[in-house]
Amino acid sequence: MKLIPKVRDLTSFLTNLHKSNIKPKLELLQQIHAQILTNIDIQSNSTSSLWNLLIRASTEPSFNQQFLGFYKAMLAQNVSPDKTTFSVLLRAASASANGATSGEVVHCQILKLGFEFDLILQTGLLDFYAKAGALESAHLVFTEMPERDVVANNAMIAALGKNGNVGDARKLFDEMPERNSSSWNSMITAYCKSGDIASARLTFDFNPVKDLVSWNAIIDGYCKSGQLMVARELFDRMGDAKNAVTWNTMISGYVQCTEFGKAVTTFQQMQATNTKPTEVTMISLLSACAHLGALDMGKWIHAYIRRGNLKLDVVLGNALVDMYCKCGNIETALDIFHELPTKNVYCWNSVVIGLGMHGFGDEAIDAFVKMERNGVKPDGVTFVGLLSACSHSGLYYEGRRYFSEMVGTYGVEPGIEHYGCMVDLLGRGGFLEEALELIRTMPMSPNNVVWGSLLRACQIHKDTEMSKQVMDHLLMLDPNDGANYVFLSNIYASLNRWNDVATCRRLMIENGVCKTPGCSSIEVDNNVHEFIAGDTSHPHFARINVFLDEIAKKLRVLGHELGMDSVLHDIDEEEKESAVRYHSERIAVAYGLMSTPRGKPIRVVKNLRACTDCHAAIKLISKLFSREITVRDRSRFHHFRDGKCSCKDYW
DNA sequence: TTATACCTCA
Repeated sequence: MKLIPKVRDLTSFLTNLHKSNIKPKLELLQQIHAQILTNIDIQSNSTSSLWNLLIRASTEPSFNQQFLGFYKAMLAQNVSPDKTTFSVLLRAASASANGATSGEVVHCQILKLGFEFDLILQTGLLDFYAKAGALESAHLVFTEMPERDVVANNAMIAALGKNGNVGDARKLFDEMPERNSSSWNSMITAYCKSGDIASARLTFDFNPVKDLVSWNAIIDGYCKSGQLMVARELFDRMGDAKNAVTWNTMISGYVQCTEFGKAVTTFQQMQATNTKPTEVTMISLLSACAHLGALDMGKWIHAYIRRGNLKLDVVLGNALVDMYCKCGNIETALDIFHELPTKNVYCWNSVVIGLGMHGFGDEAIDAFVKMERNGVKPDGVTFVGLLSACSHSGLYYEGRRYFSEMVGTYGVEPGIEHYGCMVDLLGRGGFLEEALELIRTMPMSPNNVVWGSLLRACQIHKDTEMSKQVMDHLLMLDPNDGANYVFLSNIYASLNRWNDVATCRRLMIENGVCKTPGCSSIEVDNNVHEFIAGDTSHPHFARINVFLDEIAKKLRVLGHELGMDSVLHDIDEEEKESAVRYHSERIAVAYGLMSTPRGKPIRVVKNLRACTDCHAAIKLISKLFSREITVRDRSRFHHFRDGKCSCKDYW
C-alpha cells in the first residue's frame, strides 16, 4: 500500500529542494498539488507555508505563470495568504517572462486583502515593476514608501537606467545617504545601457567598492559599444579574479561583434583555467558554431549538455536547434525542437528559417501553421524566414498570400526587409514588372538591398533594359558599392558585351571599389580552415593545387568545361579556368577530399552565393568521389549527392 | 553583472 504523505513530509521535501537549489519539473509540482487536493488529511491541514513553498518552487518563466494557479488554489482551500506569500508571488512575477499582468494581479490582491505594505513587500513590488519596465508604477510605489533603504534606492536606479532615464538615475544616486557596491554597479549599468560608455567608465574608476560585478558590468559596456579591444584589456587586467560571468561576457561580446573565431579561442582559454562553463557560455558558443558552421564543436557541446552538466532550458534548446540547422543537420535540429517542453517565438523562428535554408518551403509553411495553432504569435523575423523560404522554393503564390496577410491577419507591419524578400521572390519567379511596381509603391524608400535583389533577378532573366534602370538607382544610393559593378559586369559578360565589361572594370578601379572576396571554410580535425579566393597561403597549398589539377582533368573527361559562365572578364580561356578553379569553395572541397577519410561527408561554409560553375563542378565531384558534400552559401544549403543537388539547381 | 532567432542584393 502506498504511504500517504503528510503535510510535514511535503513541506520538508519542498524545503530540501529549495535548499539544495534543485529546480523541480512542472509535473512534479502538479503531482504535489494533486496530492494536497485529493488527500483529505493534507487538505484540511495544509498551511500557508506549504503553499508558499509550492509557489516558490514554481518560480520559473517556462511554467507559464503556474504560481498564480497555485495561489488561487490556496485561496480556494481557505488558507489565508501571509506576507511571505505575497513576497514569493512578487518574486515569481518578476522572474516570469510575461509577468507584467501577473504582478499587477498580486498587487491588487495585496490591496484587496488589506495587507500593510512593509518595506519588504514594497521593495518586492518596486522590483517587479522595475523588471517589467513599468517605470511609472515603479516610481509610484517608490514615492509612496515612507522610508527607502539602499535596496529600494538601488532598485529604482536600476529601473530608471533600464528605461533610458539615466539623468534621474544619477540624481537619485547623488542624493542617496549611503551607497553600497550595488548602487555603484546599478549606476555603471545604467550608463552602459544608455550608450554613455565614457560616464560608465568614470563611475567605474571612481567606485571605491569595485567588486567583480563592477568589472563585469564595465566589460559588458565596452563589448556592447563595440570597443572589444578596451573590453579585452580590462578583461586581461583582471587576472585570476574572473568568474564564469566575466568569461561569458567576453565570449558573448565577441559573438555580438561577429568575431566568432575569437569567441571560440576565449572559450578554450576559459577551459584552461578550469572555470566551469555555464548555460550562458554554451548559448553564446553555440551561436558562434552556428555562424561558423562548426558542427563538430556544436556536437561536443550537445554531448556536454547530455552528460547532465547543464540544464536544457528554452534558450539553450533553441541555441542547439539553430546550431544544427545552420550546420546542415536539419533532422537533428527538428528532433531537439520536438522534444523541447516549451517553445517560444525564437524556437519557431529558428525552425522556419532552418527549413527554408534547406529548401523545404512546404515544410517551413507547415511549421508556420503549427506555430499559429500552438498560440505563438509570429513576429517580423518569422515573416522574413517564411517569405525567404517561399522564395528559395519558388512558392510564389504562397509568398504573395502571406505577405498580403501580414498586417490584417497577423498584426505584423512589413519592414523594408519584408519588401526585400518579396522583391526577391517575385524577381526570381520572373515577375519583374510586379517586383518593380512593389518597389515603386512601398512606403519606405528602397535601399541597396531591395534594388540589388531586383538587379539579380534581371540578371537571371536577362532583362538588360530594366537592369540599366535599376543600376541607376543603385549607383545613386552608393557609388562605392563594389557589388553593383560586379553585377553590371556580369550582365554585360553574359551578353558578350566585352567593351562594356571593360568600362565597368575601369570605373571600379577609378572609384577605388572592390568586391568582397569569396571565403570558404571547412572543419577538419576540430580546426576550422579558411580559404579565400585566389589565396595560396595555406600550408598545404602545393598539395591542394596538384589535387585541383587532377580534379579538373577528371571533370573534363566527364564533359565539364570550366569557366564558361561565371567568370566576368574578357580574358582568355586559360585565365578563365584558373579564375574559377581558385574559387574558395572549390579549394575547400578539394582540401576536404584530401584530408578526410573516404566516405566521410564534407561540409563547407561560404560567405557568398554559390557560383554557377562551382555548383556544377561540385555536383560532378560528389559523383566522382562518391562523397556527400554540403555547401552552406550566404543564404541556403546545397546538399550534393551522386551528381545532384538538393536545391534542384534553383538558388 | 552574462544568454538564443533576422535577411532579403554582392
